[in-house]
Amino acid sequence: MIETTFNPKEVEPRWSEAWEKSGAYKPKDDASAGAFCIVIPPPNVTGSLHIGHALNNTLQDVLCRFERLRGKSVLWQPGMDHAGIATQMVVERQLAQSGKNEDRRSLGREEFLKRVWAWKEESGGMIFQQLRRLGASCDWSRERFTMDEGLSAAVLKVFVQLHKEGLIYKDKRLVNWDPHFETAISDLEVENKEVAGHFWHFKYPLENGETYQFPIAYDEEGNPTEWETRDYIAIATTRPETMLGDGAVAVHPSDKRYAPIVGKRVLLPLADRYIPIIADEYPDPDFGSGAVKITGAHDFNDYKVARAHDLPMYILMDTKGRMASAEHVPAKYRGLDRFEARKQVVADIEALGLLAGVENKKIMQPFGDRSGVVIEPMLTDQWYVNAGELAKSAIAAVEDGRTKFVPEAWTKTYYQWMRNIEPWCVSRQLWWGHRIPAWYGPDGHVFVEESEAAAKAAAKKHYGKETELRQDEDVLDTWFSSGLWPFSTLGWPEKTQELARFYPTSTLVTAHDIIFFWVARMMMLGMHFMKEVPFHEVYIHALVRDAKGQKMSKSKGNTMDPLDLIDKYGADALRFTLAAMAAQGRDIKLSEQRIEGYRNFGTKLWNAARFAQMNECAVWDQYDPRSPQQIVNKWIVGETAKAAAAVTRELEARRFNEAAGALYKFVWNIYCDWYLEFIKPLLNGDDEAAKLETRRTAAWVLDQILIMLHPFMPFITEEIWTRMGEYGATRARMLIQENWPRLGDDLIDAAAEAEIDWMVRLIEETRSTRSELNVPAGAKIPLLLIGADATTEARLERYQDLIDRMARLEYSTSAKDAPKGSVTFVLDGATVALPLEGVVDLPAEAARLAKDIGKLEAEIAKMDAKLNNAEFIKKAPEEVVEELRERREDADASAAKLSHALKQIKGEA
RNA sequence: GGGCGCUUAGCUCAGCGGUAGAGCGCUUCGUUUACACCGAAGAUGUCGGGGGUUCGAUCCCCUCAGCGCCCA
Repeated sequence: MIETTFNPKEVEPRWSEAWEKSGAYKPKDDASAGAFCIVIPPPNVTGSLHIGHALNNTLQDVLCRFERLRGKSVLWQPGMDHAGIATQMVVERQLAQSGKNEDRRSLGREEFLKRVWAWKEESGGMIFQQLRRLGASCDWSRERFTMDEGLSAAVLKVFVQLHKEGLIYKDKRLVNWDPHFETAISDLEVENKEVAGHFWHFKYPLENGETYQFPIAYDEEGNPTEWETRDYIAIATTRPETMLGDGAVAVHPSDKRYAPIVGKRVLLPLADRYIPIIADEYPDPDFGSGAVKITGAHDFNDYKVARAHDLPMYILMDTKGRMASAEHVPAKYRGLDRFEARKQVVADIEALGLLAGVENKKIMQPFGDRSGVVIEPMLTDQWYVNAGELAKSAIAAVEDGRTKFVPEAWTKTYYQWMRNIEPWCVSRQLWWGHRIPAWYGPDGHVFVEESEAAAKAAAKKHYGKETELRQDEDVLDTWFSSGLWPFSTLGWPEKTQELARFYPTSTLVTAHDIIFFWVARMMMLGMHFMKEVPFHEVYIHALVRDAKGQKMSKSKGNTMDPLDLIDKYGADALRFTLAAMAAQGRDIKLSEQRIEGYRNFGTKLWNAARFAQMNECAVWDQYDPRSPQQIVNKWIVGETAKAAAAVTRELEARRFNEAAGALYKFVWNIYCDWYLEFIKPLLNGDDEAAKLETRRTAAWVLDQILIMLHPFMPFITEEIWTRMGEYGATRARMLIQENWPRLGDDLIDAAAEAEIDWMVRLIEETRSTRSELNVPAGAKIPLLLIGADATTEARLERYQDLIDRMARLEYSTSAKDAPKGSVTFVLDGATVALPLEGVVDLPAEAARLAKDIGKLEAEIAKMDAKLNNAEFIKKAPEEVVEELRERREDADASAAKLSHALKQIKGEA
């Protein structure tokens, strides 16, 4: 016998193991079955499960289990990426803490990489055990890692081919440089934050002591009225140390103040160089002095200006962000950290009398999202992918609908990014990652080949003899390999069966913050190498925030650990909560109360199953949902069909919250609240045929519930499925392998629906009336049905036991008149009287009637206003008008009956 | 500065051109043999403000206010 509460701790691990062992997670080997494939967004090898993963993987699992139940051959492809910087950071930190005085450089590249692999084997990928606890039905036997041999081969092939096609090239451009990790990083890995800073105003003296008239006062029309003579141009900067690398001072071409000196030169103080004053659209005349120093090698905006005007660019710093030992850096600054150099430059400028002032100012400053240090824009040699070219087909694929975003609004974000895409810097100055397959000859000539041997062969051909080659030290951006994920994990460049069967994949499930990082890259590389989209659909889900709407973060201490939540409420409750809250287009504010509520829902279902089992509602493998004779059974079969249609429709449309909501309502508010109550008299009655039919129907409906709920709550449903199978027909298979309900509309019996609906309303109205009149809950009272038609009278007779029981009646019957002192309400044109003489609180009843009449009258007035509007009658659709007329008539009739009752009471009082 | 989104019950959120909904919370009652992680009944809303389109707007359009995110 099933116990009163479900114990997830005992049940969950058991099923996790059983499902995986049974092979249920593997795609089924049936060529006729449709294919459904999701590639997991690869978690970082250093990562552990956070609530965002829990949501992301719950939704993927819901889809996978749903499609599996629908008979498709489902592959949910798991794997991890190698997370270049993050992983290198973890291992370097470990070295630092080991106390052995070792670091990356002292170990050397080869030894260091050995340590990274050792770390990966030992501690990497713990997230997969955590995903198993969530119930994720990935085909774990196919786990992939971006640094695996196969995936690395794919990376090599892609790099070499793109290079041969001219789509990968080396270039000297400005990159985001992380001085802590000493590598280039992507602009997507840069976080811009507002911090307190300063705005320093410097004077750059004009060459040869030249002067000009600078306006200092204006009239109301903005014409200058006063001037002063200046022998300098004032610039303002938030980064004084970069002035050593200035190539020019720029002013706006329309800026009249500076027009006399455009084309002249100023002395760059401290550096003792002369630089030109140029005109460019970039400076904002209304901002600061309107004159901007241009440091092409250390600022992205300046870089564009410097390129356009062909200005020299001076690299001021080394890889650690210290002032470089370079000719253009005055000796006294060399080797100083950039922030030290800043202080020194300001002090020196002040000493020269050229400091015009300092303002406190909020400034936007770029930080490395991993290192936390201030990012330095630096001019360096890097490898680039011509993303603009690759983006073309990736954009087209979304434009013509080969890949759809759900919700559709995200296509805008995708387009905006893709249409303004910059060359993609793919080289990183790290050790952990795919080493760039480029070899250099002594003269710097580069050979890009898939192997050193091939490079040597190419070199021999080029130089005419064997030549020593040196491989590029750098590795590739992690996203370069993740960009190949949808096909590299399926075996590409080999022509595998999986690739043929599952590419293009069906759906990608991810959060919007990853559209740029990952989705865009997969689209570009997928289109280029496979000539087909990587996925037909991209489902973008919300970000999970805390109950107050704050982003969860460790530093804020407001994180919710999904594993704690699973321990406390069970994986099913967490999954159901996340799915139920995953409405499209809004972030999720998660609170524990909500999870608790859905845990209770699981318990409710559990107890319904317990009730079914106690009443011998055994499953029968021959059950035909068209067979029931009992109206309540016909009714619940129809309700099941409606629920199945709704759940299927909502899941197909990816409205997870609607699907979850439909199930919740069906289970709790229909099956439990009404159906199980309705069948109690039948189960306790003497009609053996009816009893058998009811038991089988109750069991069958429960089965349909379990199947449909399984994608959301796999553990509890599988457990109930098994327990219910302990009696009656043997289960042919585990629930995970069952067949999704296919129930036609013909199962909906309109007559049964109308009848049960009437009964429900009768019971509800009766209960409500009792409650409002303070009839004690335990008191049994009679019910008289007056003025009803034959059909309705027959209904009362048919369900008398049930109605008496559920409305707590002494008896119920049809009658001609209401006895004196009856309380009445109106139901479908008939009057229902509760004779309560002596019991009833007359003033309370009068108040109740008056309140109901008031409500009806207000409604009638509103409806009349519409019906009296000729325009409405003329222009509104006929059925709307007709429906309104009917509603008005009903309301009117009800109001008349209630008014009559009220008069009686008043007359008697 | 550019772009996107949000504002509906005390809280968290669905929804929708034609009777305003859910969960939680709250109030009252209740141990009727599945379930107190329960049952029954109930209260609560000028659907952010203003304007427009429409026979009809919470929904569509414009505008203002407040909030959030992304990009510069």
